[in-house]
This record gives sequence, structure tokens and C-alpha cells, in this order.
Amino acid sequence: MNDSRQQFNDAVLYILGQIPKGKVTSYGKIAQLAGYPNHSRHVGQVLKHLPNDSKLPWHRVINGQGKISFPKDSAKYQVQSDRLKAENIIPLNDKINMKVYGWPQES
DNA sequence: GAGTTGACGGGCG
DNA sequence: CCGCCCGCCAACT
Repeated sequence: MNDSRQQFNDAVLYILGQIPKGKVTSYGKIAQLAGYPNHSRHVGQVLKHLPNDSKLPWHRVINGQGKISFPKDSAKYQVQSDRLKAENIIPLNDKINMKVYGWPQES
């Protein structure tokens, strides 16, 4: 019954772990890869449930606009931005170039 | 049990 | 280019 939900959750976590270092992806992309093209919001829901000490690179997930889905004044924003910068991912005007850092590779 | 929310995305004006 | 609206659907109140 609720297996589909659990499966979606598991798929998201798996994909999240497959994101190579120095690359980023969007919620919609993950949802699509998970087999649910329109569940972009739920991807965020899953990430929200992640523990703070999670080994998964949740910071490599941004929105389709190539921006961090947090208010600039938010602590989460600062952390994610700092982590991305630590992976040589430098956003321009608070926007990440998906053409360069995007994953999987878009054409 | 019913209504609202949300780590989003895409379309329209 | 920018802002508003609609859709999707589980989680939350």
C-alpha cells in the first residue's frame, strides 16, 4: 500500500548518493530519475527528513532555477552555500550554472 | 476526516 | 526579465 511511498523515498536517497562531487542536481531531476516526474516537492520533503549528520550530499540538491531553496538569511542557506563552495562550486549571483555543474549531464 | 502547507516546476501575462 | 497562478501529492494541523 504505502510501499510506493517508501520506494520513492528510497529511490531519492539512492540517487542522492549517486551525485558526483562537484556536481549538483535539481529536485525535479531527482523526482524524474526516481520515476515520479511531478513529485519535485516531495523530494524536498524527503531531504527535510534527513538527519543533520547524514552522510548524503543533500547540499548538492538545488531547485530548477539553479538556486538554493532557502532564504539568503537562513542558516541552512549559508551551510549549503559554504559546502558547495568547498566543492569548487561557485554560484554566480547566488545562482549556480546548471550547464556547468548540472547532473546528469544536460545537452 | 477535512483543510492547509510545502527544500518545486512550468506556464502565462 | 519579473512576478503571479496553477498543478502534484504526501505530510502536517
